[in-house]
Amino acid sequence: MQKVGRHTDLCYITGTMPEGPELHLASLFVNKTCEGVVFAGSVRKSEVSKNPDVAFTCEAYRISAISRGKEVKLTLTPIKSDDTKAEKQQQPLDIVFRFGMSGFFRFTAEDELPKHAHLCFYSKEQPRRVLSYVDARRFGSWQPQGTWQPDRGPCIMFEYKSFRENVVSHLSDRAFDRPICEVLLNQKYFNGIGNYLRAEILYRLHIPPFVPARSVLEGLDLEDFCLEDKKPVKNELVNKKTAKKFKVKEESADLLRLCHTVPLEVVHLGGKGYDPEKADYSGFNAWLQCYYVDGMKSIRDHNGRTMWFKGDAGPMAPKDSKSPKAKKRTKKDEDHDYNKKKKGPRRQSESTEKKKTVKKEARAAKTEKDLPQKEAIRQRTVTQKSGDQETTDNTEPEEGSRRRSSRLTRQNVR
DNA sequence: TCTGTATGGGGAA
DNA sequence: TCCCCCTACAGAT
Repeated sequence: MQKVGRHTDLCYITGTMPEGPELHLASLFVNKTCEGVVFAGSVRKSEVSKNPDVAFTCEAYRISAISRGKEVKLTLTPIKSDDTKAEKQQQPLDIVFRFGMSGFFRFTAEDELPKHAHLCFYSKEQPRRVLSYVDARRFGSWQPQGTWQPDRGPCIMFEYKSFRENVVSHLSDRAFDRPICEVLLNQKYFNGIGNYLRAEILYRLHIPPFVPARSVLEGLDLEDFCLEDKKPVKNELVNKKTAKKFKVKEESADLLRLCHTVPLEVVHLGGKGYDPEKADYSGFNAWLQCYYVDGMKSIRDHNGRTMWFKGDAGPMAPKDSKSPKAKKRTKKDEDHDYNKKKKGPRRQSESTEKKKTVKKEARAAKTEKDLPQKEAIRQRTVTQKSGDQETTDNTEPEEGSRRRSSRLTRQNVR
């Protein structure tokens, strides 16, 4: 049985775990649900979102999607009509999305617009349906007339050959001075790998997370002959000397290949859990072997992100990292304590602190002001035609989240 | 009610 | 290297 509060169960609430596979599943979701749907009118952004407006209005258009690493591109394609003069015909528009920690797409009836929907595309028919970009934490972003971010490397899943070449031919880059687990999150070389994937990949290969990246990657072939030939995986792909020095087991397969195949496993698990309406993450939870799994160790890496692993941490592990449960305290944690205990001057500049206080007070005031209106707001969020995102976004958790919460509890009891 | 935590990444110093 | 952008949960107090 799973522990209550196991992190991966949170995706039951928040939607997805947006790493490469989920971004790809998102593109499949859009293509599947929007197939044959005609959209119309303008694209609406929530008031609370700081992302750019999408200046696109069209009598009739279609939506399709494609993914690359941790990005998804939506293409809005106008349907040509004879009535419209050529010069007035709206041009196709690409919008590139990054999902941050909590982004995903949903396709719902207009009156069931999800909380935290920040960008909405409306269907032409009545009653209207809406493709919405939902993002509770708002760390995600989109760019109209967007292109794939130039600094991001090739996709680990769908541009395997160039992904591999990009890594192998740049091993002298100082980026590879770092521990392998930290390099795996560098999207310049590993576009699509995120925190759960790095744990799963290194675990499969018995590679201690904090060994120097270069020592693990040195000696890997530019081309993955094994994969091309579909021959059994050979064992010589991790340099023997390196393996001995850092206790990397020699039967380790090729790390770069696993950066390709492990994410594809998740894609092939299917999008069952993709739509929160039919959320079922049991398959994904069962698939995880290391990330947030009981009995595994975890420490914070140098960026304060939790690394899950088994066995040795490796020589570059942060020095004061402790036992599995006593996770390494990051600078962030210390700052937090410092601010909590001291009443004197903080490390943050006064203006920053003041800004935060002002913001906090403003929030508090707003919440207070909203209290008598809560019921009205709730009603509005259900019946309102246009999504009043600012209102819904700042509303305290109500029935919806309580219901989700109780479902979560039930799930945990299973 | 408070604290710690979460799948990512931009940008200032 | 560090702070920051956010919401919403579980568990501790």
